[in-house]
Amino acid sequence: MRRNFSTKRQAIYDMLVSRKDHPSAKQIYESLKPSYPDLSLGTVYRNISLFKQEGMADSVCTLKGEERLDGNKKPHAHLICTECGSITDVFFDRLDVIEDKGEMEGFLTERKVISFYGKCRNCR
Amino acid sequence: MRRNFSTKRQAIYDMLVSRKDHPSAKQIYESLKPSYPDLSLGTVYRNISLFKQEGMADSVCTLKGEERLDGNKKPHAHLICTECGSITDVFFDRLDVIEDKGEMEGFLTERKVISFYGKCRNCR
DNA sequence: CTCCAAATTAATAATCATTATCAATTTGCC
DNA sequence: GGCAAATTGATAATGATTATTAATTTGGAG
Repeated sequence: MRRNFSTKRQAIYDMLVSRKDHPSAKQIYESLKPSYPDLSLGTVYRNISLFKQEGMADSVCTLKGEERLDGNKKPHAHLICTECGSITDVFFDRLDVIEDKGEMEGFLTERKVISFYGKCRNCR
Repeated sequence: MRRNFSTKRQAIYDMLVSRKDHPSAKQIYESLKPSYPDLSLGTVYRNISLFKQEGMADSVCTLKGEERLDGNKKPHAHLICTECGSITDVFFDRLDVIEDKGEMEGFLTERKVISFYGKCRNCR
């Protein structure tokens, strides 16, 4: 079986896609550490950087100094709790409502971001 | 004449409100340094932090490791160039289209963010 | 299966934005 | 002017991210 990704790279990517809480590099590192005891934090950063470059993952926001990531490429918005740092997906029917505006002023839109910052149910 | 803000604090705030390019702390510091030779970078950070806390300014995004700020409280979106870091305001007529979704799941929305990431006219 | 060059990684140090500290200065008010 | 509280400058500390480099892993060829 041919594998395009190294073991570690695949594990990091899977974590990015399967987790719904939009983890930071450190959170991914800590999740994988038990299964990959020799994993290095630098490897997590390096691969995240690669995924972003390749358009396989996006930055959601930076909370408390940590960049939070998203491996889900299906268009959606986020509810971001500034208290506890939880991030929840919101799927719109009409995300396209704001489509046009990006093309103004000769700007080439590559990614559209809609986020709601506030307090989640537990923190409000 | 009563002044609520110290001289430096006022200058930092004015910079945040008048500049349309959403500067980082360092950029504000460098802009003010000629007029205030004894200004300290720590003071800029300290006051930005205060303004955010008081809801007088918001974080737009983090580009190349630097948080970019906005002192304009009028609802608007941003065109963010990931190449050169330029940020342009976009004013919507119907920013309210996406209003409802934030209140889902018991979430209390305090701030709504719409951003378009891509390449500006010069960089595309 | 073995060998090899290229890709990837672990470990570590270096960077760099941001925050904390604290003594000195400034501020508003009497 | 004088004083207590707020603010600041200078500096050190923190902490996330990036760079470096030698060692390891990878996939393909023989």
